[in-house]
Amino acid sequence: MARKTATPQLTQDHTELIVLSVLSEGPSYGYSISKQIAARSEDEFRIGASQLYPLLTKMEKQGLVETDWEEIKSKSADPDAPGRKRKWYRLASKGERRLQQRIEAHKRFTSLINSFIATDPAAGAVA
Amino acid sequence: MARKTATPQLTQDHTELIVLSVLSEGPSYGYSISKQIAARSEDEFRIGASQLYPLLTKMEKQGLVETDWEEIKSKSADPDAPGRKRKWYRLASKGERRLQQRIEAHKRFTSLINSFIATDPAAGAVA
DNA sequence: CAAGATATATCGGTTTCAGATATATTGCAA
DNA sequence: TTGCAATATATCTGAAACCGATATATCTTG
Repeated sequence: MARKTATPQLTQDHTELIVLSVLSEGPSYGYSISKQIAARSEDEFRIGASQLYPLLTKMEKQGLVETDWEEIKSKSADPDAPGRKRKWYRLASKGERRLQQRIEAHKRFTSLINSFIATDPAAGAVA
Repeated sequence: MARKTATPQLTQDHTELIVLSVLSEGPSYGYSISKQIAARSEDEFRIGASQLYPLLTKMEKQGLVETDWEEIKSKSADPDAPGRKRKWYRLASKGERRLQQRIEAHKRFTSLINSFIATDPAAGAVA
């Protein structure tokens, strides 16, 4: 059960980039987004509920995403019971633009970091 | 006086990586390190004194760097005057190992982020 | 001789982080 | 059939990080 955080922590900017990327593939909802990120990163990126939900709310307020509530009907229980709710997020056009900005910023960021470590004789270039 | 933070902020981990990279090219001191980073990143990475000095102190305590004080002699003033002090930092072997770790972590980090944005149809790969 | 650059360092208000907590439903296995 | 894990959203809160401002002092240049 090794818990080494070898990979640097995610800043909110990076988290936003990843969330926008996930949503660019189609609408999703909070819990699924966090599971997708964990699964696709082999558990190296973990976005907890306390980071994800405030971020999604912020993104909604900024108009990057649009939302819909889904009422999940219970299969076995009373069909008139309230049931669980699921909040779907889909990328707004403003969010698509933001995603492109974040990708560009990430490219600059990476190439700048690379320019520093590239001068280190023992460092291989980051492919 | 545009102050757009186009590039994501630096986490302390990333700052440490950059500082270690600079020191891997040879000993330096705080003020010079911050100037080098700004110059080599075309001012996109700015490590202020309030981030750099505490980080250098921490790195020293962790044995990543070793230090020496230099007494800078004034050209014009009294040769017995105290003069300005300059604290030189040089990479310790522990720091070299840490640098390699940070580089590896950065590579993993970058390739993970790339794996997310690569699935975005509009995203070019980060070279 | 004043202003700006060099040089190190801390203070303190704001923001961010992430584990814990809260609440409720659903599915499954003992 | 009951209880636990998983699903699902959301906030609270103590700790850590961030970064502009401040402090102090020297050196250089016009």
